[in-house]
Amino acid sequence: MEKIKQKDINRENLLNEGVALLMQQGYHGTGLKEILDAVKIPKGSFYNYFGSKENFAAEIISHYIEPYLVQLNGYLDESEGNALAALNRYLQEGIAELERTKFKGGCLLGNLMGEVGDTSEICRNALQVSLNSYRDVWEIGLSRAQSEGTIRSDKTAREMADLWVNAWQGALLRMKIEQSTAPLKQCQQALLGDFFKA
Amino acid sequence: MEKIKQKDINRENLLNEGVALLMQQGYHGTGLKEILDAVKIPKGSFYNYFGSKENFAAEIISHYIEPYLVQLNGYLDESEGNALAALNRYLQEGIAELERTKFKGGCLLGNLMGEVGDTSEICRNALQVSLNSYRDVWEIGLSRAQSEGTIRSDKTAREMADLWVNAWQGALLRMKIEQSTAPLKQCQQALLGDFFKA
DNA sequence: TAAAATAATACGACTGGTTGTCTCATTTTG
DNA sequence: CAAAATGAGACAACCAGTCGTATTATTTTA
Repeated sequence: MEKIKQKDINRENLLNEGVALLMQQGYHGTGLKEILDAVKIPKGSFYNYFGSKENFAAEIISHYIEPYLVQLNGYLDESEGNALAALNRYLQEGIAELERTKFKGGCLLGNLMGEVGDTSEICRNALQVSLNSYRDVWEIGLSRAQSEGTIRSDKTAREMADLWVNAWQGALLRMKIEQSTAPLKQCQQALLGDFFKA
Repeated sequence: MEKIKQKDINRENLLNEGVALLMQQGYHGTGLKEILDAVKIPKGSFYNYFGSKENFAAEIISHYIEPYLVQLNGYLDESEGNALAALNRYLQEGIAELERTKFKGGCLLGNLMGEVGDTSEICRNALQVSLNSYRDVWEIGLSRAQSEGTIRSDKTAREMADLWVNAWQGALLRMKIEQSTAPLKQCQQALLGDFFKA
């Protein structure tokens, strides 16, 4: 039985459109109707798939982060022997993409942490899980770079990964209001190119 | 003529309540009525004071950051000879306050950068100005610490101030979803206590 | 200075539109 | 046939913003 269910297609479409719209307009700034119209799915179906807008948002959060985890893991797996180079390549690719989309949106996690991080328990949880798993991948990458001698070892990889994620989130916010990827490049250079260097 | 106009009192009350509510619920998550009811001011008056919700939000942003600038400048002025200690004391006070308020809200600038940073031009501008002036005060403090020999001088104070502001914004977001000031303390220790040290 | 004219502010009911949620008859599916 | 999925619409609550009128200040005139 390898039948592709329409329900799953619809769910996927809704999640994709949800990611795109929530990223640009935020949770409260995006109405369900807007998403529903975009993928041509009636409200009744929506409430059959997801129980509420809040649950939907929580699923969107997990759906959003997954490709980033896959991509970063991919870069790390490919480049044997130079994890630091893989991290930098991953960032370069991300920055290029943000320039292509004219800095719109930024990071959905960062935006939603600020907007609903302390009003929706469900979303808070999803955000926590997603952000931690993203941090974990960075920790692995930095740890590998440490054993390769390109990253300093007097600080734990975990500490640096946390600092990195924080600074990157801040840089993404500043990118949005400065309409420029300069904050991102500066952040990358300051940490990966300087402070974290062996 | 030192008459205190009711209009100015009302404006001030609206801005204060606006800061409090926007910080917790965000821009789209907070209705004007909610603010108006809290300070008992009718709709018509509001639109007489501010032209729109968007303009109001932009004024809220400037109104929000001012006390922080004053406070940090105050700490820097007082502690002659040890700017780094002043920065740390300022942070300690801020962290204590956030613990008192149970991590609610975080930083209004960070939250609004994410939510309306690329949808409202007026707010984007206000955010940019406010964040830059905050960064500037940090630059002054770090620069003073450099000449006092407590902060490394192989990086510019401006670079470190930018990195600091970014990392701090990220740490505030993570505080919200982890419901703990641990990310803040970790951030303070990692940068002021380690990477920035002379 | 007193009266009249003008301007500024205060007010809240109201508008048109949108929100998230839910109901229910119909269709599809196992 | 029974259960699940679908789709269109109903619903009350809420939204930002408007408008005509009432009140208060300020300025002009005599």
